[in-house]
Amino acid sequence: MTNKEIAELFRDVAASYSIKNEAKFRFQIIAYQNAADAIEGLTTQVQDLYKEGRLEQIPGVGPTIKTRLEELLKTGKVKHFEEVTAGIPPAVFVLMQVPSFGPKKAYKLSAHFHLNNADTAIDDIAKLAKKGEIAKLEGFGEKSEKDIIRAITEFKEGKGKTTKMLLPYAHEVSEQILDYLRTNKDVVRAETLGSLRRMKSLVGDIDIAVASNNPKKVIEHFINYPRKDRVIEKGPATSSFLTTGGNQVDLMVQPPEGFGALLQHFTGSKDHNVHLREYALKKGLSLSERGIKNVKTGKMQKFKTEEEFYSAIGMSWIPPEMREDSGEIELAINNKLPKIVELKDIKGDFHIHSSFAIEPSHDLGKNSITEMLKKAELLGYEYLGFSEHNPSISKHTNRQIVDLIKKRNEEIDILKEASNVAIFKLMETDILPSGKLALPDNALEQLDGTIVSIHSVFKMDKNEMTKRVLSGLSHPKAKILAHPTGRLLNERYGYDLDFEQIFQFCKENNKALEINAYPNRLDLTDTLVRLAIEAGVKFTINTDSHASYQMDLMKYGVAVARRGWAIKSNIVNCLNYIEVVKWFKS
DNA sequence: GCCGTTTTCGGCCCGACTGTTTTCAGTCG
Repeated sequence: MTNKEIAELFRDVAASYSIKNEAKFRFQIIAYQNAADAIEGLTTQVQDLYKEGRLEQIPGVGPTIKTRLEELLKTGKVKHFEEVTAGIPPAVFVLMQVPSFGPKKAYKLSAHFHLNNADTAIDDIAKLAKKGEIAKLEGFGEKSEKDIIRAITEFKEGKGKTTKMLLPYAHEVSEQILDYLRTNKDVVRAETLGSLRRMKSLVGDIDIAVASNNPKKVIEHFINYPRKDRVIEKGPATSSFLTTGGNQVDLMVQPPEGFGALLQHFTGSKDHNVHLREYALKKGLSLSERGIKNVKTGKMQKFKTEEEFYSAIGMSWIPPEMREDSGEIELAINNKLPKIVELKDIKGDFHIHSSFAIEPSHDLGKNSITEMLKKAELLGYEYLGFSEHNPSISKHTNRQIVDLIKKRNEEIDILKEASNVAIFKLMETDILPSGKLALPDNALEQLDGTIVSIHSVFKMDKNEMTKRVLSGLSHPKAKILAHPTGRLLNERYGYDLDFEQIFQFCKENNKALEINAYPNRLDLTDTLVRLAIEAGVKFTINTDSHASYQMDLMKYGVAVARRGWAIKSNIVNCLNYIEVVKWFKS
């Protein structure tokens, strides 16, 4: 059973509890939802943790859920869960995938219409709604019937939060809306918040906060956005619409003197806010997007800035990328947050594909070495590493391969003279399924070092794949493992690797893991970065640019590093040129 | 059912909006 399947099962259990008796099982519901969230976010399979006897290390898993997990992994089912879900049609859990369908609504409809086939449940409900059968039910009406038809249509089209956006796309959409909002004179400030501000790799919706003394006017302006498909909701302080591209945009408005609390609230994450509010409550303070209320006196204090807001709870300001409730609150209380890396700390980029005709096994870059160097100078870099894919081994003899690399290096040597940016002669070399590198030793000798990576035969057993990667990395010239998980966001999962072994090896042998900044990679992932740092591993943040404009994507890689709590000294390309030269030789 | 810088017992964030309702339930973030 995969983590995702286990998380889904736990959510079904929570839903079943709320259908049967929400009041009675209030805290079990929260407990199972929390455990589901934690399990879904794990970088290790629950199956493996079970084998290693480490189930209790999962946050939100206590003695009871631990025994449930053991039973589940041993026998494939849990007797207690079967009791909890007894009498609830399986259609309920399918319907709940559709936004606006919670446990109550899904159950009412499934039970009343005897929906026995979970596979067709969503279509069945749509048909009943179109026939006007749902409006007849108590608690439903014509409007909610229409809403159901629309919700199902949008769900099938992948609108709303069903399909998540890559970061740069979400940025672009939000910038357009911000520009539009700022044309209104009642908008004092407008900012993007939510997971976009926290720089998560995938963004479900776009959250925007506005400071204004006239919220009504701002919301009127907001819902008249020209690229709007339909308004989802509209109240005095908040509103949402769907863009023509099918993305949900949420707006919240507060007066300027209370904008700090709104920034904090709407940036999230949910877990961060819940923890923060629980902590504040113990001090007699109740937090909300409006400000901080003294529970005893009932007096509300407002905050212009987030810094003042955090300070009033007795802690230092926390960078948005760290707000995931993974220990940042405790550190902020003690004023001990790490000073995480910033874009301006980056002094170069090691993963650059030029258009030099190296006859590679994979794709060539679009811009010349000169053009890439010019861009590096604009970015203020000290150095750049050229790492085209290795010449294809099937189409060349060893001799030809060595000649091609020599030619590229000669070109670099000529261009070096006129460049203010220092150059490293690298290559991105495939690790073959055997674990050997796709370049002969006499070719590798021509290089300052090489990036190694997997580009074929992804489906290997975890142990075999780990052995393959370690074998590739063990060559003395191999210094960086590129896009270590191999995942492509919204496209494919990564290959199976034992990262504990990889981390150990990298630390002992002075190899770096890449944080690939390319938006559909963002690989290593934030959670693995955090674990790797704890294991003492170093990183390089690289753009993997195949064109000069892509070198601007560095900020997304830095965001992953920040989400993984990386500091400057964890990152090789925060070192100066001399130090990097030493590092490649180490 | 989990968890600990008030606690191993007694807590468990806070508020918005919609539709179907005459005061609230359901869903969402």
